[in-house]
Amino acid sequence: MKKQTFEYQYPHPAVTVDCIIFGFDGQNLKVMLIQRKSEPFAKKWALPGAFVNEDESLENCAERVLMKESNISGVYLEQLFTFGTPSRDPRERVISVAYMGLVKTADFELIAGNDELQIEWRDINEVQDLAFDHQQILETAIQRIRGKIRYQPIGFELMNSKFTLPQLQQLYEAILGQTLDRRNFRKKLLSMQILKQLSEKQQNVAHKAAFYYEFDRERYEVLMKKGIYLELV
Amino acid sequence: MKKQTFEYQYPHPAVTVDCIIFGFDGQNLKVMLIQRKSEPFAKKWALPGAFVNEDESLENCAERVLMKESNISGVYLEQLFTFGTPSRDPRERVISVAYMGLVKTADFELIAGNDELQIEWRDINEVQDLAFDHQQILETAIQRIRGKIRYQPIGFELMNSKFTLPQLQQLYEAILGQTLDRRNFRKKLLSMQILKQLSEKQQNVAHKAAFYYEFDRERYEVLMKKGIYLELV
DNA sequence: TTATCATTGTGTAAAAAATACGCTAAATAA
DNA sequence: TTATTTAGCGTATTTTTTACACAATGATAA
Repeated sequence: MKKQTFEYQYPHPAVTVDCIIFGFDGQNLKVMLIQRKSEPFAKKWALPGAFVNEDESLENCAERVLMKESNISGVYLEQLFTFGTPSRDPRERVISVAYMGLVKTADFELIAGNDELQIEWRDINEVQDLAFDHQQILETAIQRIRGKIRYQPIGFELMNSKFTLPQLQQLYEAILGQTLDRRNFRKKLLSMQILKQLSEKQQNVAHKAAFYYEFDRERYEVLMKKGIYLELV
Repeated sequence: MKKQTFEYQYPHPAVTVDCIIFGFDGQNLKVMLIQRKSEPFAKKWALPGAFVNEDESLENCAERVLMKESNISGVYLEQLFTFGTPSRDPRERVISVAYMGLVKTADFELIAGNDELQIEWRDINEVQDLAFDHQQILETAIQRIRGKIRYQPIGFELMNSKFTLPQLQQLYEAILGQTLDRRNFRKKLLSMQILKQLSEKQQNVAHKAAFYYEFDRERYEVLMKKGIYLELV
């Protein structure tokens, strides 16, 4: 089989997209990790990623990475940062554009890809010793999500479409790593007017049942168009 | 002369660093633009940039771009965003990592590089019709600096080391595109405790002379270490 | 020499937002 | 029936933001 090669007049780096996919299981904030099958860093845990195809946008590449690991599609994705230290990959010069995604763990089944031994959700506080500079990429992502959740309604991407206020608060506390006052959290979020209360309540809980809410995306769009700056927490 | 080429097993995109260098002249916020000599987009205005060298970090590449345009070095630089739409460059697939820089226009003399017809500072409100997707990159940078100046002391990078409070306010108004209340601006900034008042005053102004101030970087570092969150405006 | 003009610098009252915290209600388990 | 647990509401206090008026200064014009 003939090996095709690609020639350029100047050196070109390889470019990958690595994905930091955060998931929430109702209790803790998780991140999707894969265990590498091949060298370099065989058997080490790493962020899922892929080389960028020639005719594929960076965002499309991130979506392709997600499709590879699960049937995940149509999720919230944003570009995080580009990591380009010359020595970050021992094989050749590889520049990595990192994307951050937010999903509900319950919605998806993880399936290890061809080049992966395992795939799993890991608590963000229990991650260590990742391949390449992925530990640093993860730190950057955690900082970003902590900063962002305060003033953009990205938290809802991590919840089921119906959720109670205490559940939402649990998410905020897991991400921020601090406790919040229950009454003030409720007051502030409701004052934003971006939540719709449903008539439905929790069932089979050994205490007073909480009402379910939905994120009111339309209302949010209206506020954004008016240039209203939200501060959620 | 033999033409050296570089071969890879898979297609590799070219990677550039483009720089959005903001400068302040005491009145308005400016951006550094070059006029292209060669195709594509010959004679069009564009952001200064360069292809990333094989053993050069992205940040180093941004510094090299600046050295090419002036004797500018040691300035504030931060990564902005990576633009990777497959068709953004008509020659080949080019992924551009954009860096944003902040400088004092008065400190530097701009010198057009070999491949440039002209170089100049242009008022950010008067920029149009840039080459490639540089108009979009510029918009992204303006959004970023507007968001950032409110809670990080990056404005001082654009001022002389000694400045008056009204001068600083002029900068904030130029960046934010809105007027601010003089008395509240002063009150808030002084309450941060990151400015040192000097005994020196303005000279030869046809009105009451304002005191000069300096940014107190040490004090700022102390606040940051304590995890104190500043909101400057 | 004095008045004028432009702009700096200070204070305070009112409104709005953030914070702290006590009490009642509801649902299951014992 | 009672105990336990968590949801939900209200209110008082503190802090921050906003709006606004007047005195001070220094070059310049009269």
